[in-house]
Amino acid sequence: MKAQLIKIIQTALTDLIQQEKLSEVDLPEIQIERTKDKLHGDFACNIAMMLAKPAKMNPRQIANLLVDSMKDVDFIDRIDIAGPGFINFFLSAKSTQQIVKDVLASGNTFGRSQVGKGKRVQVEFVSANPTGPLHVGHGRGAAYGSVVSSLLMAAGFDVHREYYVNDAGRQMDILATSVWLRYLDACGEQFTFPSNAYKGDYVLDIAATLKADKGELFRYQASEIFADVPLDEPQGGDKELHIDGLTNKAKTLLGESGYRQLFDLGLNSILADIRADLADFGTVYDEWFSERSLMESGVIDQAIETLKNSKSLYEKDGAWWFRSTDYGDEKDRVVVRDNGQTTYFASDIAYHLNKFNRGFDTVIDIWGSDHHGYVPRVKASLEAMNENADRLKVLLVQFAVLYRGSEKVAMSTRSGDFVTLRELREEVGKDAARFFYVLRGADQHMDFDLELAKTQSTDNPVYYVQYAYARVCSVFRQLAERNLVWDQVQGEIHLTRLVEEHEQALLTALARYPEVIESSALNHTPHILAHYLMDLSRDFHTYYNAHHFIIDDLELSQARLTLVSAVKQVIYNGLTVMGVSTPETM
RNA sequence: GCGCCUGUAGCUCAGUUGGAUAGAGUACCAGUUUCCGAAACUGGGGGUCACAGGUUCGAUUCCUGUCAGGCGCACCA
Repeated sequence: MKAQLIKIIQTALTDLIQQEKLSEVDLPEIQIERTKDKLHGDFACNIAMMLAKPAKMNPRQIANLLVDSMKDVDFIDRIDIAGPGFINFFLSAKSTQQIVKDVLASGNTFGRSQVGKGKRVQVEFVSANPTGPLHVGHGRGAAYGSVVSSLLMAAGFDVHREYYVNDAGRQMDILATSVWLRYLDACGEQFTFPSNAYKGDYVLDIAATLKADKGELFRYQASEIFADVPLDEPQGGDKELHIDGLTNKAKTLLGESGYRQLFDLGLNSILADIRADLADFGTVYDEWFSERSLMESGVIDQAIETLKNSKSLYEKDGAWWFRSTDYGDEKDRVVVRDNGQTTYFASDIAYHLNKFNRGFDTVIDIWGSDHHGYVPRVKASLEAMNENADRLKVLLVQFAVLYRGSEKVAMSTRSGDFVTLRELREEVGKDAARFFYVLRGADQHMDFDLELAKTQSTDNPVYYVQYAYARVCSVFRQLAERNLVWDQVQGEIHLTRLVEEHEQALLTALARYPEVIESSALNHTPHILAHYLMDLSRDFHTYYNAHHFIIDDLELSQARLTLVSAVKQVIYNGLTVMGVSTPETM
């Protein structure tokens, strides 16, 4: 519709210039927008105001000329000029009613767009370290990432959803060590649990599994293990050196294969838990990409070689540094430590190079806002390897600050004091949790009150939308009980009977859906879809209270049932994109 | 100190990329069910869009500065 209006204005403009009624100027982009107020018609255009200065004419005068030279088209009833020079278009009843037929004809595919056709997009999100269960902080990234992915699919993109598994590195060593120590404790060894180890209950569960599987195979005497390990912090030592010392002990005492078994047990049980958790949350992935596989395939070394060849690395204090300052970063970054080990940053360079080499047109990373300082250096590394860094889009999600009532909730995976995503889901349900997370813009700080989400879950807007859907279903159940049927053909013929204000509001709301999907997808703003669904539901509830659908006037009744069916379809399509269920009864 | 994000109704937040009289939910007050589900609807009060300048036909939106809050500034991941 917008495109057609733009075309009409464009031809009117060029006609005027040819007739020399308007001086020849650089034509700005023609903008058509939906009006906020019904009095201003359905669509408005501000072109006259934009042309006023370059053409040196009064904007209302320009608007008059434009409207006069526009040709009559059947889908427009009337064109007004208002205010400082807005051109307001009033659509004909026939064209607004057409949307109902479009919705029903397209069904589940209504609203899908082709803007992304032929373009491959990779979306990487959550990617939490597998050192513990997901907590509510990860929930926002999971909900946001999966809805952004669904939106991009609805917009025609070929989407690849990926989780980057940090299955290498020190944090995982600490987890393995934590499991081992809990296992030793279960075997009856006496010692003080390190302050820096993972303390969550899930570690105890994994340790119990280990004991059940291996018996006392991995048991060593505490006195032997702790003998020459640096002291822990409470004993006046260093907690980092203490835990690292214990990890080294685990490696030497258990041997490579024993340690690997321990390590993998921890990794796999937690990863399995995360996968199941995300699946239950309605978040699915196309690929789980292992950091370890990256190391073993030699991609990291390759990336480092590439950087060395482009003279982007230099050696200082025994380490290799990347010249990220050349690309606007605040300081240079280490990629190979003086002990020869590559840094996490080196892995990330290689991972992004790998992503680019897989041929995606766009690579989207969804990160917590605490990683924002990381963006410049990753982009810098890509540029240094002669890649177009614009292909990488990093979307930052602000933290949800947890409250229990008015009290802030402290969260630490290490201490085990956190609210898991699973707990949240069990309390408020998948649908409410997803909707709640996605209701706010990603760059908006969010206050997440657990009490509110848990105890007042019926106040959650998701029920408002689901109820609208259930109500439509209920209408059709009622219809069947009265031995009546919905006749879509008759309904479509009599759509002209839909003249009530509430019906007009619903018709324009339905017509907006494809625009909402497209702009939500391209701008990565799922909250626009969430708000749209609430608006549409409100329009429906209002209509429902004002008018009856099952009435003696059969023509009007069929027309209304047809309209309401279209509403049901659009709510269904929208909630499906959001990964929220559509119960027929509640 | 530097960088990123934010500041809109009592509270939680929208505001369609610069448009017309700034909107929802919630809370509060007052109403609506012999009739398709009251998890709904109708009405009401509630605002210096943090503050000060600038850009222009026009600013909550863009620019600069100030104030306030969150986060980040490792040879950790």
